[in-house]
Amino acid sequence: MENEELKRYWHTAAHVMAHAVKRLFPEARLGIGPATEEGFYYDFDMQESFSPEDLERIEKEMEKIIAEDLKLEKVEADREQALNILREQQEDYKIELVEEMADAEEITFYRQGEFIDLCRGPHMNSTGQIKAFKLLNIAGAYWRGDEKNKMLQRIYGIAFPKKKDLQEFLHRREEAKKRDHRKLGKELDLFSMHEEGPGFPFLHAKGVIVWNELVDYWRQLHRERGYEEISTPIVLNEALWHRSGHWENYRENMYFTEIDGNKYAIRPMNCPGGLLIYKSNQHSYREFPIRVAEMGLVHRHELSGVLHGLLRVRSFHIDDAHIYMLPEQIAQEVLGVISMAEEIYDTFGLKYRMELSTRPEKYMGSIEDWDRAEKALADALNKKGADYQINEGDGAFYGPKIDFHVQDCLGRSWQLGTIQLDFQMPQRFELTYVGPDGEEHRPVMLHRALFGALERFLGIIIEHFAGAFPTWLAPVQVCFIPIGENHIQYARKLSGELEALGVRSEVDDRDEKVGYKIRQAQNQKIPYMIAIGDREIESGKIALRHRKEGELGAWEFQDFKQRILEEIRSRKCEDV
RNA sequence: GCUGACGUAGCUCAAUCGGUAGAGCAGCUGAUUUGUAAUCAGCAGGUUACCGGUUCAAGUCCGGUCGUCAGCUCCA
Repeated sequence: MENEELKRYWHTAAHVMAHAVKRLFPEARLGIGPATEEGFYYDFDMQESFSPEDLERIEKEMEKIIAEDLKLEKVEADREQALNILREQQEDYKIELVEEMADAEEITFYRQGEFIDLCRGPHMNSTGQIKAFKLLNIAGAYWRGDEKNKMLQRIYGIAFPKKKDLQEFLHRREEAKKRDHRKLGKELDLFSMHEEGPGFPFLHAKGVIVWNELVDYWRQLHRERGYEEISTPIVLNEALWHRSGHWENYRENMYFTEIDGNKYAIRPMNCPGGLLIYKSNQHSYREFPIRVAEMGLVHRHELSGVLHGLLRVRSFHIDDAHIYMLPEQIAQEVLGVISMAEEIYDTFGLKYRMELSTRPEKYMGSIEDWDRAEKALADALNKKGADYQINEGDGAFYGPKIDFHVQDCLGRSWQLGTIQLDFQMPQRFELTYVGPDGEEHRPVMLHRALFGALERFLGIIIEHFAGAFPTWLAPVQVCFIPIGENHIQYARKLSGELEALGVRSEVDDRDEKVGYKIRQAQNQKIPYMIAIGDREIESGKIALRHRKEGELGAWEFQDFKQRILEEIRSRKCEDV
């Protein structure tokens, strides 16, 4: 079924659900009930809250409505008629919608049996066309998405023309759950969260191995691309944040503290500290572009309800960089950053798309500067010939930005990298450089991140690889499995040889059967397992097993060393 | 922050109407010396998130706090 048709299907399913709810709970008032990217929902306003048992009752009633095979009839109405119908039904939310419609706008209702609903359509012909459906969950949602409004109850559901499709959908959901980085993080001993620090992740030893590999890779890439690396403090005097504009624009997300009676802030962004370094020296146009990177730890007060494993936290490391340059260097530098982002995402086999976000309501500086900055970013994207989407009003308060969005295994989209052009900070901090004319000028500044937040990136790749990291990232790369007691020493010798080459290797010398050790190594997603018994000691070969490819037979140890070293060196990424 | 649900051993879960908190896995000890996804036995493990209340008696009922989960809003 085509996307448009599927949405029509889901929209009709939403009407069937609303119909069922009105039959069971006549006092419920309707909000809106559209199709989404994956399914549908309908919002209801009702005194009591729906329980899971209610969902079952609603599902049963939906079955009835479907069995009745009611025709969906389009009913046109003028404004007065529409309001009359809605007033009679006391559908206050719908009345609000009609009242806001432009005069010229056509008003339509859809009727199925005794149920009639203000709706633009289109719909399926009859309720009987809905074959397989399921109500998934109940959640609160603000009327019109505004937290100042009343919270309604939203019921989510999914529907398909074939039972098989529904089963597949539910199966996919189960599989996605198995990949949840919070679950895998526990099972693989990568990280944990604790009540003592909600939103502040604890990385365990194995998590730190992955982390350090990511950072090593990041450093190498930045060296190659002409960046220098700095490190600046986490706690800085509040005055700095007044000057940067964060106090004014970002205060509600910041943590504050006091030292010797003076006010300090814990940084929510890295840039002001970096600017102080820039200002501690004179600069010449000849140095430009100056590319300065910092893996900077920031803290932000996020609402408690949004915290989510490593994907949404209150303290995280931004793989930040600031580029100081001449206005005419903007396009070239932006293109450089885009190409760097491509290289990184390709390394992990991640798909991404770009978005350009423009001036928000809360902004600093002049409109002319903003127009100039927005044009510069758009020019770079066009020069690249990139496909991109525009998000009006979604920019940072100091400048417009290009964002990189990556899709995870659940189909959720995450903002990772970002490129933000900034004419404001250089002014606020009075940054200068000496031009060819011997005069002082103001540089242009660009903020950018590629991983975005390293914590979030780690969470995403845990799910993306389902915990089976590429060998270069795997906390344990090789596990030796001695068959019996007599083979432990030899296994240790070989393992030591690998460790000497920088390979992370272990020997499972526990008194357990081979099958048990294999199972454990598989569950830990260790890329290579090597069984060592009498045969191997006699022949000098190893019995190799790969977590995905299974048994690889007898290998010369030398050949295996070459294989794994090459795999690590090239940061090979298996299919996921 | 808001709405709703949930919180029992390291993990996954059980405990009927309010009546002595249990099991599997993991851990420890012992036996076993193992050839490609779980060897057997024994032992230990708990202030049932926390605080308060009702009751002869609370994991269970009530109130509060904290946290988690599904969303909303917000965001790297």
